[in-house]
Amino acid sequence: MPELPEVETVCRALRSGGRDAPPIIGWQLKKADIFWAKTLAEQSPEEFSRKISGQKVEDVFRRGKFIILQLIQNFLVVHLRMSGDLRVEPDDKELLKHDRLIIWFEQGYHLAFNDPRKFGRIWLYQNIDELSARLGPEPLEIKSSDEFYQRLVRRKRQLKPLLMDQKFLSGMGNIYTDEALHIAGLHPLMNSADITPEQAKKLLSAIQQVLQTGIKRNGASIDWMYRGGSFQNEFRVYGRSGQPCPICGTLIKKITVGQRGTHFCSTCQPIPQSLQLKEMERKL
DNA sequence: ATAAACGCCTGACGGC
DNA sequence: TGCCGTCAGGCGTTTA
Repeated sequence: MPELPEVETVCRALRSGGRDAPPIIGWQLKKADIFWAKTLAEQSPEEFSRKISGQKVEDVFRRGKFIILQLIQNFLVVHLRMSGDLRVEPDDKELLKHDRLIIWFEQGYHLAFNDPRKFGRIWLYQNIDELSARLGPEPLEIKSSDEFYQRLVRRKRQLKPLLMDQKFLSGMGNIYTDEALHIAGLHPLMNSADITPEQAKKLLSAIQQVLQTGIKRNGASIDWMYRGGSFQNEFRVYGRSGQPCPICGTLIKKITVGQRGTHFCSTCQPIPQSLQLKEMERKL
């Protein structure tokens, strides 16, 4: 599920209960069973299980797309990548096909990390600042659009890959970036150095708007990756190529940008002057 | 400094 | 029905 609103939804369920499960705060970890060793980024299964056993969950929070379980001694950090999910279930419930790692609690429940594509990773951190240092700011915590403008202009990158760069901004993925660029009326290939202060302001507020709506809808559920969210019903461009733009009716286009499928409206998000020449060269 | 290509994986889908 | 290519919410590494 793996963008900020989906990760936030998982975190809230772990912290406060939800998705038919009780909160895990205060629970004591017994041991871990690992069925796909590469899920652990650094430890061996034995070392991991030994290091977590006997600890308690003090808090659960999110940083970018990372889920962080604060234990007594260290931080258990989870990244869902493309297909990961976390479930809290009573021990009498059977495990599922793609469960890669299970953490057993003394309370008669377990936390299951399910991940069909095996891209997800789990770490143990001593100091969570090490993780934070490698990430850009939280998009929902940026107050100054002028500062955001300055950071955009200082780079000379295509807008979409820049917004998805976790060192530039943490939490944006393919869906929410396409949606935000449509709301802001900006072309995904626009060079970040060419943005105006007005456009930067619009972009920041579009980013915050899609993320907030996404969180309110408990994220998006797509195809077979159903996880209970409903934001997919409000997509304006993502996955809608060939369908009319909800604003102007122009048919949504799909192109590839930075190896990712990119959906946009050529009327609401016109190609910048500076890119028109390159476009013509491509067609010749 | 930026950007493309590729690797990591399984499953769904469309075409034949 | 089966086989095959293509695509998918992410990101790290290597290469240009």
